[in-house]
Amino acid sequence: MNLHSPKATKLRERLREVVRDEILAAAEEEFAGLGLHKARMETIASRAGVAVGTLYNHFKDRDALLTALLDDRRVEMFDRLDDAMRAAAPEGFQGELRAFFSGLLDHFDAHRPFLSILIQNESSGCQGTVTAFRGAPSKTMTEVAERAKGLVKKGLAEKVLRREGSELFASFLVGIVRSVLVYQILYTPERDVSSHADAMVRFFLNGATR
Amino acid sequence: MNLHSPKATKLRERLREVVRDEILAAAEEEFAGLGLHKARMETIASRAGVAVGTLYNHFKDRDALLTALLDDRRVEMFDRLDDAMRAAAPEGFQGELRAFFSGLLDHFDAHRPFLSILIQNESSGCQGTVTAFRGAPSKTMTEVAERAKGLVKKGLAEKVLRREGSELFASFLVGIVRSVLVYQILYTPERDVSSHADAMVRFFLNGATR
Amino acid sequence: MNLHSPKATKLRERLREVVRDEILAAAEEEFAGLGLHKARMETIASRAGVAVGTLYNHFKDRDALLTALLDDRRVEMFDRLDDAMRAAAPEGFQGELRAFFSGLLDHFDAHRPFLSILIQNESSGCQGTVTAFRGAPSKTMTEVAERAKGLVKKGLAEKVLRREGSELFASFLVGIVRSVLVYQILYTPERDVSSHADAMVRFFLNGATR
Amino acid sequence: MNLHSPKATKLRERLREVVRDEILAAAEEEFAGLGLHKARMETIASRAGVAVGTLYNHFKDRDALLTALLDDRRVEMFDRLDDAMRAAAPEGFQGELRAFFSGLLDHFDAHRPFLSILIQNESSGCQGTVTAFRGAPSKTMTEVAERAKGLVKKGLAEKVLRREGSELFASFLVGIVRSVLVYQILYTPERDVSSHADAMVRFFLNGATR
DNA sequence: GATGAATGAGGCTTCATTCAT
DNA sequence: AATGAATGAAGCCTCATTCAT
Repeated sequence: MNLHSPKATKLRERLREVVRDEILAAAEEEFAGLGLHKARMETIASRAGVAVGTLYNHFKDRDALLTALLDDRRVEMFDRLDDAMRAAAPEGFQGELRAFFSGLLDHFDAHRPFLSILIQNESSGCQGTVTAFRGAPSKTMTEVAERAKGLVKKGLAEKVLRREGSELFASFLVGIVRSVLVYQILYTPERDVSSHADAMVRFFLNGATR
Repeated sequence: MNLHSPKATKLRERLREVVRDEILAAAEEEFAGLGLHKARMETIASRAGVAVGTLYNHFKDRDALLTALLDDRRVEMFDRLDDAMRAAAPEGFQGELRAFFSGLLDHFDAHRPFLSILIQNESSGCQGTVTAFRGAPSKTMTEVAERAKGLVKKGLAEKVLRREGSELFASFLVGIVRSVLVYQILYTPERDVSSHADAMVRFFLNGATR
Repeated sequence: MNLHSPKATKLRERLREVVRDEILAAAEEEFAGLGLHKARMETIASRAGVAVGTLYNHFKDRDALLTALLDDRRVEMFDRLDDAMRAAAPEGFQGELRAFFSGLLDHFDAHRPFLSILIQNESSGCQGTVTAFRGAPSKTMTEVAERAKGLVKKGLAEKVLRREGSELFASFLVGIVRSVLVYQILYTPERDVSSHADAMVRFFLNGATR
Repeated sequence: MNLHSPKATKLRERLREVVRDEILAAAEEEFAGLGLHKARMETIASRAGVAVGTLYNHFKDRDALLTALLDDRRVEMFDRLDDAMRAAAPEGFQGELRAFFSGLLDHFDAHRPFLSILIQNESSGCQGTVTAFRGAPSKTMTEVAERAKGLVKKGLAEKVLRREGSELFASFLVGIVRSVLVYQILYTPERDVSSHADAMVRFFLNGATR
């Protein structure tokens, strides 16, 4: 077989992709299980069934691997979340708000390892050279915050939300989601997270109206 | 001079305490500045103006130092917070709620390094053997959650809060505080944090009433 | 070249073995030269011509390295000693006794560094958690004692040795060997140790007969 | 009271002596219990009920403390041993030999911690800068060897011992004692050690006669 | 003399990264 | 491209010794 044919090239690319995904999955387990700091490259490699060197054939360094993992998962998450919110848009603000809450809760409940990594990474800037708290928040949190801001803007435009004190509403949205996620994980590991969405909608709407 | 006299012993204890406090202060800067992981014992020592060995005369190891720091600051914080809430108790639930919000905001605004450490440590289980996300939340967060639960209980007893969906109210309280703290730190580093307290009270009360 | 082929794997194993042996040899020099305590990992590494980290790729820690060294040399020694004693068995008790003495003397004379380590380790329990004198004697000494017991048993069975006081004979055998070894090393570093074997046989046989 | 009077001076000297003895006793326990290397100055101090600094008021450094301990115990031991041998001298070589064996066995059985230290120190040169095996044997062992040589000389003079092979006899004496001591300690911790003396005398005499 | 906190050189171990095969 | 042994900088911790009180 000609290893330089377009077909063979594609095959190779696909194989490369398979290895990459395997590594990312292994890294997800490891980072979530041991923490951002204690996670070891060698363990990730053996979880993925490859040699350490292979990790470096796919990712520049430890940091690039973590970043790629977070990016990969983040893109997937927002693709779904945005779809859900778009689908709920016709129902108006309240529908979109509910889609926001239940979208996040569902996703994180289904991807706890990712959530675990995210929370560690949230504002610790543990990526690469640690920059402590001042460090930029993770892209995922930033994007969540953006959606929250968008929602609030829409709520204000629709006059569902009051103007006074509204500069904190986006923060409240994020805080509410985060707290329920943590509550859920710590105290009711079994329950379906999305069941809380209605309570959250009610609380936020009451809080931010009138 | 006789160093066996009770007086001399007390003097020694006081000197010891001074060094200990100096170390804790240095550790606070270092952990907050470089992050839980990158913080180095040697740097802490030199920040404190002592030799490395001295750190180990006061704390068993790196981990014990971090734990002592967190414990120390936490105790101080809750002493003040509880005083403030107790003082506000006569004003009823709303007063106590306001004391809760502004107490936390004030303290954390005044002790950003501590907050920084706390947030990194919140659920990363970096204390001792890392236990990742499943790891118990930090004592500080646990105690905050306890106050929140107490408040909700009181609010329910006073019939200021509604019963339906109230199992999430404590989480909401925590989430609201946290989100404002983060908001504050990221976007308005100058402003006096407590100025937000009233907005938070209003939001929560509206959200959790009726 | 394909390093996954069985051939390449074997090659790797062989290379690994070479490095391991080099490290053990370096450790032997170092432990013998500086003593069990003063021996430094870094020096062992540089004697072996590898980096420190490499020591830890082959042995869990300093202690495991020392243990592996002792085990390795011990196995080699007893393989030879047992061969020699087996070969001498047809000559009866006296022949085997002579093989025992000269086997030990020869080996230790040829491997003074090992002997040096052994004597330091004999009952200092320096292996792992130090257990001081009560600590088990080293495996090597235990195995020497076993051979001694076997010999005495055989001598009794052949009625070459008397029964009275025979419970100490095995100890005497060990003591005699040890004392000659020390004597040899301290006072006649040049002389061929095995030349003493006949004197030892005569002394022991006279002592333990009639 | 005049603190400079001869009386007061003597009192002070006596007090000093008491502290010194206490320290030596503590050091004996510690060195025997943890081993020559793991023994710590601070533990010795607290065992002795004094502060670390006090150790250094009495002994130049760790090494001087160990040396003083060994010297102290050694002098005591040889005083007794020499008395016993002198007392047995009239009984001729055999009597003196028995006194040698039982003197050593008795003393070491009564002072196992000292024995423990001695055996570790025997030829490891662990004192001060370690000199490994080539290191001089401990003074105690040297003195034991001297008595052994003296005995052999006397036995030869009395024609109780044969000349042939006699250059090893002194070593044998030492080896026999050592092995019985070890045997005793490892296997029969209860039994009175001196009970073996007769068996040793018989063995040695048979071995070294004719 | 006694005290015990401070000192800091020294040694072990870890683990991200490299590179020859 | 995969492999995995080698590398070595970096950091934690120990403990004999000092010295101000």
